[in-house]
Amino acid sequence: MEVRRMSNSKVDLAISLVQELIRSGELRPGDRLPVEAELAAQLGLSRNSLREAVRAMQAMRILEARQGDGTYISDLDPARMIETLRFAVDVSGPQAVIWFLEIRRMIELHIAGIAAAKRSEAELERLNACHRELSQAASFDAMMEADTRFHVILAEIAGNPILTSLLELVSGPTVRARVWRQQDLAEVCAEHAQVLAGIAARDVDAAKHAMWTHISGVLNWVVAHPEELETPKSPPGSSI
Amino acid sequence: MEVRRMSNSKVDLAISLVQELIRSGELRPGDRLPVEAELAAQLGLSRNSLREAVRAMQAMRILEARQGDGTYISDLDPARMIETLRFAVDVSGPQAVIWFLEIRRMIELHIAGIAAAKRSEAELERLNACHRELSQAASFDAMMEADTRFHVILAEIAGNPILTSLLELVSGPTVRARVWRQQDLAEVCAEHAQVLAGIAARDVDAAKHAMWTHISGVLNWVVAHPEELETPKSPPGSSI
DNA sequence: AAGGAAGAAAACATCGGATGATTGTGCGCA
DNA sequence: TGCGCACAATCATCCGATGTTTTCTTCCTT
Repeated sequence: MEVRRMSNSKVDLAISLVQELIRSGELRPGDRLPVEAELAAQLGLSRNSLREAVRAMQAMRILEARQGDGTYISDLDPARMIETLRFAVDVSGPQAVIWFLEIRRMIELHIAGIAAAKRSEAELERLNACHRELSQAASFDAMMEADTRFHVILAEIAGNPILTSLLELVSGPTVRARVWRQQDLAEVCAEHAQVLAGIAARDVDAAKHAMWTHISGVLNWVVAHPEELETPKSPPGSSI
Repeated sequence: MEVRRMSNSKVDLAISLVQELIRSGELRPGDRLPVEAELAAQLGLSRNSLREAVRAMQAMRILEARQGDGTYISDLDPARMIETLRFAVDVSGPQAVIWFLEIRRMIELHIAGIAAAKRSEAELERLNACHRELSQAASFDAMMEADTRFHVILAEIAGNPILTSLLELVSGPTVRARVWRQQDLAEVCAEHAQVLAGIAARDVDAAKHAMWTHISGVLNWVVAHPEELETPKSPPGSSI
């Protein structure tokens, strides 16, 4: 499919102008923009076209529009902006899922290593408490929730919110694969225990190795079963 | 700043409906949507509101609208969709820059390790050729270009296009920091040579260690000089 | 004096209708 | 067969209006 060059439309120009004002520091997080009619006049386009520009920037989490109040610059938090990629991940095909899983594995090894090197006693206790909840999970859903929480705690210990957000993003396909794979509780617990042991012992290599094993299980399963990820949901009522 | 819940507007609903049709597989990359007036009627909103929805999805690289032709589902390539985060990275403050650099370092170590483990002779030769160009760079710009290309080649050897895209994304702040830092050619060459040696010798640890050194230089500089990244550009003509 | 309710004002959300600009297709001619 | 032109299709933009939601102001009650 040939990619066409984006036109120099008035709406795109308005988007660029607002973005440039943010880049230059003239507009800052939390600032309120002029009302639509005025902003449109200042940027040189109609109010409807301005609304298209604003809507695009809302989609990118740059602006927030509140009816009855006004339009504001968002907090421009990269971790939140990453969430806009959720759809991209959700619709990725089997090969992309594998790529996302590889990225996930890279991140998980990294944070396991950091946790092993730098964790506090309180942080270790949080992991242990989570591990206890995992071992007592009474359903697949509860197991998946405790599993996810374990990984989120690890990411928080690493202390990079953008990385935490990125991990959550790339974990989407993992959750889908695991629903299909139906790994049992005893196996998940054993894998987490190995990661925990490495972290408790401040053994970076052991923690990383255990995490590699934990994530590679589902990655290898996906590589072997790509068609399982192709199952479409039933279409909604309004078809085109 | 308090985050307000996104309203259930007609435009947001239309966005969700189209996304759901894509998720379900009823709409696929390259498919052409009905003309605006018809699509608006089918989704139950006015044409202007539909255009807002389409514009938002264009911003997210989900749709492509061509005047005189029609509106199409894009190729939904995650690597391309990641580019929409460019703005988020560009406007990130000093702390976020540090987080992005940490992520960059994580990725660079990962790909250096993969390159050392799996490179072909042809791929090693590509890296060597790039290194020769770096050593002969006649300006700072030429040096930065060759440096960037070295990293891109590494990412390509790793064979994960999404990771390549992600690396390019998080490399933005690095380029800004390096323009300020003004590292000299001899030093960059020496650091690349160490990475290359590890890769040539298929020594994963050596390659990773050398890459850690290479990236940590700029990361540590940024940590020590956060104010250098706060310099705003001069504002454009149209101020608000 | 403080809190709640009601109404007005502010501002976005949506609609309908029209014209302008661009792209693709089909036809005619060299 | 290739190129140019005209036309149709469709997005891009604008204008004007009404609807809906949020915030602010005023008044009343405790």
